[in-house]
Amino acid sequence: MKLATWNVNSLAVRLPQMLDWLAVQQPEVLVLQETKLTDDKFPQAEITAAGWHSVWFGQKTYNGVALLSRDAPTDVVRNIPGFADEQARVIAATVSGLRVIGAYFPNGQAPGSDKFAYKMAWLQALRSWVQDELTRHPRLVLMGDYNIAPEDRDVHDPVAWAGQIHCTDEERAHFRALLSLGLVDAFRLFEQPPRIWSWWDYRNLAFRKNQGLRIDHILVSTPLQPLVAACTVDKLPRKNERPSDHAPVLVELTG
DNA sequence: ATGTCACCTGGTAGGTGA
Repeated sequence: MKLATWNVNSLAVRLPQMLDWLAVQQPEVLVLQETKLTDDKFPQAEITAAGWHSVWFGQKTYNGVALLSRDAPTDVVRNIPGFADEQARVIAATVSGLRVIGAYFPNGQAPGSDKFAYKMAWLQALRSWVQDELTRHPRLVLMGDYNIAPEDRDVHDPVAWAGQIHCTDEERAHFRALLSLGLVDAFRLFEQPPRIWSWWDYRNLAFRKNQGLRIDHILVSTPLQPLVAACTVDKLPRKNERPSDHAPVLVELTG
């Protein structure tokens, strides 16, 4: 079965291409970030008509997440329990025998900023909660827009990006701390071609020049690791006429 | 190349966030 994550940068704008993409890829689960929709505006009817269940958690203008699935989701959780947050960034559910967490990690803006401090606090809260979730759900997938490039090989120009947002030591330490809970980066389980990114800035012809970052990730718990058959970035939707700045990332699980 | 996009407010441009 296929699981996927995609920062759509406004589901209102991207709904037609998301439905096209669902029809082609037929994932068991798709988590979305930056839906930018209040809950009353979520396009449940269209998604249901296409054949997917959906649960969602949004707000006006910013953030917003959703989880689409072929099978009905249960035990839905919105945001990080115990972490008071006005921003809609997390949706989790049990589906097809997996605990799936979809997350839109804070951007952080710039090291030293208030938004960076919020990102650090959010990451700490996420880590504690995921650690807890793993005790209840050994078969767990944590995927979404992490807004962290884990290593220099995930950055088109590591020199220019050194110490910049997405690439700071603090963010990368948090990423490694998530791995240390018993998660593995599905993308790095395989030999990959160089210069694979999941995000390209809209500016500066970045996509045409393939100047991007790998900041969208799928982490699977160690019991799932033997089932991971592939992990890829699908660049095709980034070539659409009105693309999101992110491409979807997919993982294929056997069994 | 300061090269974009989406959304808001408050209007038909400017600010914010990414």
